[in-house]
Amino acid sequence: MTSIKDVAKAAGVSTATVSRVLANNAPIKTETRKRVLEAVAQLNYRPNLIARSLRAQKSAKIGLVVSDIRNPFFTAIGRAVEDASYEQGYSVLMCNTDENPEKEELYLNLLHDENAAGVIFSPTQQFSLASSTYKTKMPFVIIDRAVESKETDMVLLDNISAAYDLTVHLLENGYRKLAGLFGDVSTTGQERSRGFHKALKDYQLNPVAAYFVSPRIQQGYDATLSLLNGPDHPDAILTSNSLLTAGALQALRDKKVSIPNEMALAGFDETTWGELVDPPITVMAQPTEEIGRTATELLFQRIREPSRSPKTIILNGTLMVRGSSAKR
Amino acid sequence: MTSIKDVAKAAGVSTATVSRVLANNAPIKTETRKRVLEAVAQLNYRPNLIARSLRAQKSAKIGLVVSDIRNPFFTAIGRAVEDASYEQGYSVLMCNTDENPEKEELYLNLLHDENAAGVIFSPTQQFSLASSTYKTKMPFVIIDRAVESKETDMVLLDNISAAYDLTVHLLENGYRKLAGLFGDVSTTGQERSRGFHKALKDYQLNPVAAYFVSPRIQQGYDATLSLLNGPDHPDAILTSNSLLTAGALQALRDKKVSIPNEMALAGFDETTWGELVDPPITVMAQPTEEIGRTATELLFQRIREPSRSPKTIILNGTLMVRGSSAKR
DNA sequence: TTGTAAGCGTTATCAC
DNA sequence: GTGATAACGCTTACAA
Repeated sequence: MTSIKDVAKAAGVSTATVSRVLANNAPIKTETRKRVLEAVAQLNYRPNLIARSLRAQKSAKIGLVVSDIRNPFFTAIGRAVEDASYEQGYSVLMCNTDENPEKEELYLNLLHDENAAGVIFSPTQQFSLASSTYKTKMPFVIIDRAVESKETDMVLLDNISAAYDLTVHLLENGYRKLAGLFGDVSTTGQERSRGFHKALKDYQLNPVAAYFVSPRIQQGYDATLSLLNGPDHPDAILTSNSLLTAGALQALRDKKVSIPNEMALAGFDETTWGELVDPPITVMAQPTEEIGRTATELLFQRIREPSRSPKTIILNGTLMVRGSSAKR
Repeated sequence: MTSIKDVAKAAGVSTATVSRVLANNAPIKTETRKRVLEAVAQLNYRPNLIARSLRAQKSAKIGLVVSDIRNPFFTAIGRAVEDASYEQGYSVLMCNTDENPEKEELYLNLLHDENAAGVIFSPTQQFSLASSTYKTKMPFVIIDRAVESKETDMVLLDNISAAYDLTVHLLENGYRKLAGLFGDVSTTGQERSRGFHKALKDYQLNPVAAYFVSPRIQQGYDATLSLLNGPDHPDAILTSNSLLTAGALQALRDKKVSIPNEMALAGFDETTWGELVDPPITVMAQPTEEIGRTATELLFQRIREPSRSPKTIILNGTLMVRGSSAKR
């Protein structure tokens, strides 16, 4: 591997001079610069980033810590984070926690040990800012799931309003017996449930059911089946993420429940397929691209200025009204 | 930051001893080991991986270089790669090339400069093994898209057979006027087109059309519209990835073309929504989990034994017959 | 069984 | 303007 020493030798200068030419941060005689650059080109020299990181005590890497990149919501965010990082010359380490606090801890430690410049982080419910890892002062930006602290940057959705609006939409369209399926592993599910209940209360109604389940397709399916078999049959189901929506839809299809006639369906998160199914699904779309990009920008701000006061950015969802919740 | 020196001082030993205790690769007096481990625990010491990488001239990171992690095929592979890497104590750098050779080059260089242990790589068509980056001898495993070389490990689908089988399925079910939509950016699309044509030839038929388009939803949509508007109306469309399938489906829905009565639809890649749409879509499912895991294992093999002779592993697709290609 | 010290490839400091 | 050199934190000959 060709190192800065080889370049220095080839150009007949010291390594310091090569470094300065490349960093372009000191006056260099034009003639010298030329010789150095020629040697660099000649030898196809590329600085070793590991050595640079060791010396500088920081690296151009950020961690993306989420539960599962296969959740389309996180896929989209991940891509946006990667794009924004790429533009800044940073690269992204992908870390899936599976909602497992041990994996989470392990990854945060890893990122710390790798001298990561920062972390974009959707924490498990068990995560606590008081944990030892956090004390290391790696820059964090929390996304999707609020944590109790005003000491850290966050990019969140206004979950209560979003769920409220989605619920009101169902109510305005004539549905009265609403059931909600919420993720049980994050604050997000709880907040959306709050919005759901608030809307029902404003309409002086009670929910038929509000289930907290593991936010996966299978659980959406199972929960929907149990709603269908239960005594109090809802006329609309609201789900708090796209995996639950997919499960619910599958169950309704299997049980030949007609949508929206017998049962409306509306959920969080836009997907490729939301418009492709019949009827297309009404969703509260989250601005995933914006979340990812904003979080990354916030992170870079903090990396540059560690002491700037923390910001929480609250973004709004967009209601995409489609056939699955048509007026009855 | 607490370093090995601090631990050494606290334990009253040299840094070498601390290193040995932690690496567990040399005889250490029990008493000494105990003192060292206590100091480690006391100080909450964690070895700096950057320094370790610099010293060892390699890192526990691998690159995942694909066109776009949002393609569900790559999302699934990415997750499998991450899982397999995690088990080996490696972490994964996510690199999206957008089929752009410049981004690809840049990322390969970055991985090189980061001393990445290896790369799992779905190359653009322009990529050439002769390129300078490859000469650096970073371990590669090529996935999804064959390259001309028997010098590198690959994990591929038997695209020709898979496309052949999918086409035969349509033919066996009574469809005769077949159109194919294939990705134009990779060898994959070409191979699938070959299988498509081969099957038609075996049935002594000609395709109605075979389009090569950018493998994205919009292009699937546009191509399908032009098929519908064209003179020779197909009775079945075969697509070479799930984005094209989604676009085609959207177009058929918009034009109120009944599936499968007026037009069958079948494509590559399983998705969340394949079963949710009505009718559900017949697909040639790729074993994404297995591709990702196999590629990662192959990569680790090569990292351990750089000189072992290259392997190409060809996996088979699984035909999932569903309503969109029902017998006519 | 343990310590000393060299060296991985950079860059910043201090001389000149 | 440029060159020596120390230092970043770790591991591994080589010595003892």
